[in-house]
Amino acid sequence: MREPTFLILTALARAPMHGYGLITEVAELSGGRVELRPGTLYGALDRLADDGLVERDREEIVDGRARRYYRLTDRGETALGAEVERLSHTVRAAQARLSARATQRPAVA
Amino acid sequence: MREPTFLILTALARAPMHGYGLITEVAELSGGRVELRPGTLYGALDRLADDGLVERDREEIVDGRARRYYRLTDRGETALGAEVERLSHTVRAAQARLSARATQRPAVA
DNA sequence: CGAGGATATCTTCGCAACGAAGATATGTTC
DNA sequence: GAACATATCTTCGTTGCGAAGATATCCTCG
Repeated sequence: MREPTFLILTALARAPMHGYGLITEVAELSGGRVELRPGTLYGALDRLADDGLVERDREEIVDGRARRYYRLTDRGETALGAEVERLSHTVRAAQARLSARATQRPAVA
Repeated sequence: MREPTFLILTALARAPMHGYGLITEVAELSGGRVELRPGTLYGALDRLADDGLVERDREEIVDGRARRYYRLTDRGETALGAEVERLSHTVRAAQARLSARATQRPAVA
């Protein structure tokens, strides 16, 4: 699972959202570092739906424009949880290596 | 940057290593979750070398077999640090969402 | 001694996710 | 009426990875 997909699931963990809403939400979530393109977004949503991690929710018409909402499934929640677990282990390992390295080879001696 | 690449940089943060050593080291680092294949490993090393994040270190002959060591460059250390920073933000955001969701929709009511 | 497994390198090829780009359409703002 | 924000979706190229295998040496076990 790559970062855009991970962030889409994370965004949907709070509440069902529609595509365009996900673009802005993911941008916020990531501190502006990830700006989803439509190709990435809709490709990921289709894939996640195929995998049963998200589902089509309701559809709304707001100001004459359709909004298609997606929601996280239970399987999606489980998958996201597993990915978080995995990532936090990896991050901790890397942090430990980097601080050990800083001790061994201090930038400022 | 994807997980195999991230783990290769993390492994090299401790000390220079050769390819085969990286395979076992990354497996350990990841708790056995990531088993590098040669195609992944040498492809990543070539790419990282092109990007200046790792460098060829010394070469040793041990028991008649060549060992080509790679080391993390300063740029590589910086890149790894940035990636760790980025990931830890993302992970924290996801953890917050997941626990909020658990409060809203407890699995055990 | 021969087979198999561990150590060690590297290449080829296909796939999946992403990113760039753009098509389409409505509403709002200047 | 031009430009921008909202909202959908498609096409196509790139990239990193994974599967598979080629090559070679050393060690262990029967």
